[in-house]
Amino acid sequence: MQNKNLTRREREKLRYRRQMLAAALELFSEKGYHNVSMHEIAKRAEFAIGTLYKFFKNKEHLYKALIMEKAAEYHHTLSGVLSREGDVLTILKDYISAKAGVFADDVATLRLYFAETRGASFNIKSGLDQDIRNLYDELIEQLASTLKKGIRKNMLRDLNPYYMAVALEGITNAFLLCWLEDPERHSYEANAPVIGDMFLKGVMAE
Amino acid sequence: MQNKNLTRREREKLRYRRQMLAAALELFSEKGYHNVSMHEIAKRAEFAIGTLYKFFKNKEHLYKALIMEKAAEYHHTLSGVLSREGDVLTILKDYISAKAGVFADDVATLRLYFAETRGASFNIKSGLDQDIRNLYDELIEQLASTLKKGIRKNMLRDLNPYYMAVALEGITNAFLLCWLEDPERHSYEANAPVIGDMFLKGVMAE
Amino acid sequence: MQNKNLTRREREKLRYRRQMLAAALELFSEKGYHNVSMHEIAKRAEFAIGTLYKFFKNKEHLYKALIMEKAAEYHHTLSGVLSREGDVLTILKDYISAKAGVFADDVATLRLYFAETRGASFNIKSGLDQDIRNLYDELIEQLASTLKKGIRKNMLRDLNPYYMAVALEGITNAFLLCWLEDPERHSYEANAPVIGDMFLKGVMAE
Amino acid sequence: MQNKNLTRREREKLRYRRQMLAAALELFSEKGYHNVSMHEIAKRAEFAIGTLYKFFKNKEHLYKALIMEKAAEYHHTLSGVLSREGDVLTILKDYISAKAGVFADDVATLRLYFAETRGASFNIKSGLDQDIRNLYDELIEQLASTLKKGIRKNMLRDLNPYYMAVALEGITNAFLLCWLEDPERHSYEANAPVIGDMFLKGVMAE
DNA sequence: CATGAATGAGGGTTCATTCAT
DNA sequence: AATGAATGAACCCTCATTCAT
Repeated sequence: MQNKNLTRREREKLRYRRQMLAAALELFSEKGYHNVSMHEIAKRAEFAIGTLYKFFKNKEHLYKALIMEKAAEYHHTLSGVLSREGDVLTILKDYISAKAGVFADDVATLRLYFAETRGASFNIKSGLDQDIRNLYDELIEQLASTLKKGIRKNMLRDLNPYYMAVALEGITNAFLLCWLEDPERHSYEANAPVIGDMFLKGVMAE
Repeated sequence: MQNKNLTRREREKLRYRRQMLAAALELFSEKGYHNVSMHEIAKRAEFAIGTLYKFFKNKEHLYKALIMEKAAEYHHTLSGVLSREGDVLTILKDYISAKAGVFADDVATLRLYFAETRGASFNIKSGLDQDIRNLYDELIEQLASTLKKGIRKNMLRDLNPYYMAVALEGITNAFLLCWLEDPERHSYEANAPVIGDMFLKGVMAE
Repeated sequence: MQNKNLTRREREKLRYRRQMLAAALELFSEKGYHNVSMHEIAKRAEFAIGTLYKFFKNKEHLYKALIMEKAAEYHHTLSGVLSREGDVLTILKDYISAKAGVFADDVATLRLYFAETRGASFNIKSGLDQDIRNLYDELIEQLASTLKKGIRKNMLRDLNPYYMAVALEGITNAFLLCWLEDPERHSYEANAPVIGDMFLKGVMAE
Repeated sequence: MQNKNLTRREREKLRYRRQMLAAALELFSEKGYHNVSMHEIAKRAEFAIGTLYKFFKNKEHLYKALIMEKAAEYHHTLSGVLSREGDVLTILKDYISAKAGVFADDVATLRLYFAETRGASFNIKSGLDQDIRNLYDELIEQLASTLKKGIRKNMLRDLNPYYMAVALEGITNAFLLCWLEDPERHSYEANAPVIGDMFLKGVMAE
């Protein structure tokens, strides 16, 4: 889609960029931002260090590009689920499943996602923080507005929808974390129904 | 209390140590482990760098001491609440409130706590990770065993108690995070009842 | 000679390396391993500290490279003299002269050589020690085997050839040391015949 | 002898001083000047660091005191042998034996002695060097003058007596070094006759 | 345009020395 | 007089970044 109307040169550059970001994702996820050097990333991506700097102004920009790209993907997918027409309860269940799917085959991203959304990355240099947070808040708001619809239709209890959204995020993330730590024992996907059940029972109108 | 039976020298050393840890906590919480230098900590604590190293073998040990001390406090308080006699529902509500209290006047610690328990710190050098994780897991198990009691008494639904505990942690942490980001708007304490209500409604037997 | 078949880049690297080693030799010889900092070496060699570390993994490796390179040269030259065909007495006299030649225009190396072979360097960090000692022992053995030949031919007294070698080394080194301390007064080269005479008279068969 | 006419206080101080020097000797000999800290010495000597500094102005002075004290002992003993009346050959043989005796039960000192006389200590800060060297040169001169007497009596060949002394020192030191490195294999004492024989055969008149 | 050699600021840590008790 | 807590200069080394080729 985005590759349309691009010269060969431009397509190649895009491929390079993706390779670099992929290498960076692997390394950051394995060892954390500060334990990865630019040389290491360049080597893993099979480019010269200078080339890496042609694509990304500095380490921070590279990191930010990586995070933002992944966040956009994540946001786009889940946002899609939430904007579907239909029964609120179905949408919520789908949302929970979709969240599983997003990370199912991308543990590396999940790790980074937690580092960022948990505020644990301690403003790798600030500035970055806000942009993701905005994206994340947008999603929460969208979730809240879905829940509000459910309240209006008397399908959900009349609680603060924003806080309900926060609670849902909290539960799903907690389970994702379980899965991240011990994928064998705690399958997020297998537990998605349990999560949905617990949450929905807590917020559904009688 | 703990200062009883100590010589003046020893009491002073304890005070110094606390000052150093306090300075370190502030800085680590503001900027993250890797963005804080030992010189910086020494300066903030108003000691010479050598003195800092007299108290802590190296940066990692300092960090570990800080985390473990705070974790032990946290663990001790919440563990105390969970081991009270009495109605399961009351205990759970108390637990949620207590969790608020623990961090109420210590945002810095909360930030560190998240960095660590979320696994986002990418094992600052391993070793540390496991110790806190153990402490944390212990608490989860204790919470799970409280929930199990509730199930046995038919006060709670017959769901996997470990996952119920995970869910509760997820919700409470999500709210703490809200508060951390914008303490004015989202008071965790004020919302503790909402949290409890949502969670309990989701897990209570009819 | 060794620069054949090398790219310009490679030849330059070799030149850089030599400059660094030369600077290090000067400094180590003047002040000793522990009184020379890597910054000092870098400065004297007119490179940035980082560049120094590109060429040598750390201070110890730099030192070891320096010592081993010089030791190999020294060993190679003297070993060459000892493996010549011909009269044992001539070989020994040549050996004594050659030893003079090796150090004639390289006082710095001589100083380092003594520091190492005299065991006085107190294994700068071990590992190094053994490698030079091995090289040195090899030479002594070769010298001993030359002396053994002399004994077999009844040109030398039937004494333990290893100890004869030790004695010869002791005498020559003592004179080198004299020269090292006061090159004007005690020319090792001028005294080589005296040394040879004294030693040979002591070990020659009648 | 030196303890005569001293107050109890003074005698005690002397004892302290000796303990400190003994600890320092052990450590310096084991690990070398730069790998021993003042704290380590204080600890081994069982004094507070401040007390150590009361007795020795700084690390260098402590080292110098140690070296000079040992050198004086060494010098005194050997000087005694050389100033005996009697046959030159006997004196020389006695000298060689005495040199063995001096170090026989004090390997630590021997190690230090080599570090210093070999110039390998690289002027731990200069200044020190000269004082020992002077003491050492004095001994060489005394040895040379003994040899001169032998020449005058036509017992020794008419060679430069200073260089003969240098040669003798070279041989004996080489054997001491052998012994230092592998005391089992190379007994200096057992080889003293061999050394004497080789040297004397080389310098004796026919 | 890609490359990677060169740079040097800055971080963690040690240890000789001082001085209040 | 003896102590040892406190100090901070200086060391080794890493790594983000630049720029000549």
